[in-house]
Amino acid sequence: MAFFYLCRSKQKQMSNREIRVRFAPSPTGPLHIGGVRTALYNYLFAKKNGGKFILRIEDTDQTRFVSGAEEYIIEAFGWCGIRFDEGVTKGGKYGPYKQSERKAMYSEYAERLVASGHAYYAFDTAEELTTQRKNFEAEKKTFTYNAAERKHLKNSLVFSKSETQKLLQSGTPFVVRFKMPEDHVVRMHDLIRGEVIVNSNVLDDKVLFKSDGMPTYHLANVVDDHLMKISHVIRGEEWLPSLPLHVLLYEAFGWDAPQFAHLPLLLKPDGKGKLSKRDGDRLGFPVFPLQWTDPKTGETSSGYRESGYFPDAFVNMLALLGWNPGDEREVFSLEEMAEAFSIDRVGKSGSRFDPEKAKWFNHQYMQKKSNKELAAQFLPLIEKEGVMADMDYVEKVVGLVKERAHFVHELWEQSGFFFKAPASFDPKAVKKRWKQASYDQMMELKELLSGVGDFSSENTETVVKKWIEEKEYGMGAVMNAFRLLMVGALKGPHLFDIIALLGQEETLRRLEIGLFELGKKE
RNA sequence: GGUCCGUUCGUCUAGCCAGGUCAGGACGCCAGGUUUUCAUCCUGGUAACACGGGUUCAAAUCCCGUACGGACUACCA
Repeated sequence: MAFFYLCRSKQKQMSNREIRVRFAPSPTGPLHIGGVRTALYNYLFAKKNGGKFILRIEDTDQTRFVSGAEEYIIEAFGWCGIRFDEGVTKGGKYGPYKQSERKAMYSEYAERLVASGHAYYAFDTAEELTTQRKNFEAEKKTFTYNAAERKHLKNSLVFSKSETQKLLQSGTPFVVRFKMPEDHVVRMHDLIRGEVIVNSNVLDDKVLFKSDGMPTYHLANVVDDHLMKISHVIRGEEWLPSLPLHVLLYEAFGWDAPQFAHLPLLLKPDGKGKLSKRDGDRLGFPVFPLQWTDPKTGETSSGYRESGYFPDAFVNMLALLGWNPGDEREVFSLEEMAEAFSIDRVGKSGSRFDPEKAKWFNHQYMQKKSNKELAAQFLPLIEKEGVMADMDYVEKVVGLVKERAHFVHELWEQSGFFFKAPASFDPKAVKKRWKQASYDQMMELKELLSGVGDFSSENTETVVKKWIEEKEYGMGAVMNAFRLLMVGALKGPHLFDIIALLGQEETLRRLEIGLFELGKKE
């Protein structure tokens, strides 16, 4: 009965509360694909449930600030097509959305916790604590600022009220620490992992408010999520160990906690550990959505955008790393994914990224794109090769060759011969296909094609094949030699489609050039 | 070391919560087919329940243990 009631009340609470989720990166560098995926799941969850998706910048650590990082993050989401409903640059009624701009309010919340006995002032310096840790380590023990140790340290729990007041008023640097309750069983519910239970004795008195006047992540995150009315916190698994602290903080404030979901990590493909920013390019594929140049070292890491991935293919691939729709669909748009998304179809274990599958996705998307769109992206590459091409012509070329390419940048390799007559002939192909009879046959073919009025693919194919049959030439021998003269190699689409596009004049010209270049083989 | 989390083909995964299917799909790889060539494409194949106990008529599925992997263990997020 009690269980039933619990379920019902939870249901009710869920349906009444507006769904609001946030992605809260700290601007310490470029966002890697794991971060993008976390944001994507938040976005999908919000869209699916008709909620709001918020971008909050967590810049409470001024020492780790990296210039350009915030702009990078915003640009990356723009490229991915992930749109925010509220946040930095976007605004909203719960702003400001950058924690450094909210600085003034956090101390009040820290004080509130001290006043209610849930937190206390600590005056130990960083150096003193380091020494403590070393001493403990020497005895093979681990120093923890907890109930057992705090009574031997410098804090308002051991000092008298007046002593504490004096220290505070004299401007002695201090931090505010959470007073972790003793022997308290913390029960938490995670949307992905279910029940997680931990005893508070293994937890420590985390710093909530730093001596530089800024809150730590733990305080800022709880205060802001509450103030911004966040309903679900969907974040990386690396936060799971601090979940008890966060839950206890909500309790201490007397606030309703949001629901939590801790996402499995994206793993390094070469085995060990979670993917990190430092993996840069050493893995042989980008770990960042956009190219990034470190402002300090000048070191550049490649991005998916610059590597030629389509944003929709990239996002699609990423979404399927840890989530699946429950049916066998793999290729779908952001809208379709949002429609299909649900937290309980997110897996529990970490995933390794597969570069081969990423390429396959891009190929799939490439086939779905219109020839016009691809041609527009291809045009600059053609111009780089020194060719001025007509858009209609490029579109037709793209239509013929796109199925054999994974990326737009592979298009030139597949279709260069449509724009430039072969400058050389692949020696292997010449050896294999330019035989004794080839010269005379191509001579005849030239004659034949110069007399054709309708140069459509269908018609030239009929005419040429009929001629080959009548003369009893080998189909393979003639066609390959012909291809060699048109393309310069034994590759490319249907040959009659090629010459139809090239046109009669160019076809004859290439035959002539080829005959001259390769000559008669004795 | 301590705490927590995890473990199905090489990779991404379905199946697990409500035990009973030859453990399904995709990428990759291999073979065959289509093609005048290369690629695409089509067909087929390859390959997995970490291990050990227990519960049960029956376990990938429930329970316990072991191993392995991972995260966390800062006045970083």
